[in-house]
Amino acid sequence: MQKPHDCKTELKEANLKVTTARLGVLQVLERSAKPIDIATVSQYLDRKQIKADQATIFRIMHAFADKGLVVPIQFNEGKFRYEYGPKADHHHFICDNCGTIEDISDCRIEKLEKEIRSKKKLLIKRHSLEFYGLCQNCQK
Amino acid sequence: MQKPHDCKTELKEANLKVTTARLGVLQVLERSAKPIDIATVSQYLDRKQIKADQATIFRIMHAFADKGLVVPIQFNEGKFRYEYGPKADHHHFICDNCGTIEDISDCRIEKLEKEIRSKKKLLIKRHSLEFYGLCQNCQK
DNA sequence: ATGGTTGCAAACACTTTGCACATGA
DNA sequence: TCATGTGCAAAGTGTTTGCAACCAT
Repeated sequence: MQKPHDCKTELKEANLKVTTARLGVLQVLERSAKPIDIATVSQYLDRKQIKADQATIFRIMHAFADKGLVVPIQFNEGKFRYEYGPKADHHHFICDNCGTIEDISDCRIEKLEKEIRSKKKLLIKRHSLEFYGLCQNCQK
Repeated sequence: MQKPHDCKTELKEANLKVTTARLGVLQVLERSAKPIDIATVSQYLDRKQIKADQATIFRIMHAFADKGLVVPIQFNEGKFRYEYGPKADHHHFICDNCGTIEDISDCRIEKLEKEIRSKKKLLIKRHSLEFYGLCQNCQK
């Protein structure tokens, strides 16, 4: 019997106390199609009638990052975004014009990583690959 | 007769007025092995007895970026670094422990780019690939 | 001469922390 | 109960801008 996805359980399994703020942030993260910044998480929580200070969201994000629930990422915007962690390895395309973020899956960088690992003596734990350009809409 | 590298000429060719601050920043950029942030550029200029406010360096970086002389980049540090532009396409390895930045050349992502370009209808202008992990020294 | 460049100070945006109070286990 | 989480306010850090003085052309 497959247990349905449950934020509460997810928090418990990460050894994090279950609080309204944490549940809210986790839900927002899971439902956000793209990496999301703290201010935007805050807006979403407001709409859900969940009140949580940005400092709290900030601390929650760090707690989540420590547990591997989220991954922080920057798209040269001068701020951090956070992406729900347990997603498959993938990358992003960011439109120079409208800022749209689109997922790029199908990554074959492992090969490149292996080569680097053996040639140079670097222990690669993860990588980050971003493509920039114009999305379909902004090419018109 | 090959003309030796000349910052003054480089600025002129980019349609930028030649000033002490710009010459200094350009030299620092060219000599820096790795992408460098504004505060660090400022320190280097101090040592060279060249005085330049950080606001000035900031404006110079933006002018340079407009002309393609530098490329801004973020390594999840919460600040921008700038890399001297006319380098060959390459990527970086950042040590999780000591922050060392090492160049990774030999990139074969063009293939991946082409596929994305045709499958999805995205116009890719550039990409950014960073590897994170432990450098040789920090694996000990 | 004069338009672009710079220094200084202030405004901003986002991140981070201290501390008292609130809350989940 | 009590260690942990949170709100609020303030401090930090890095980025950005306004304006008057300055300087390369």
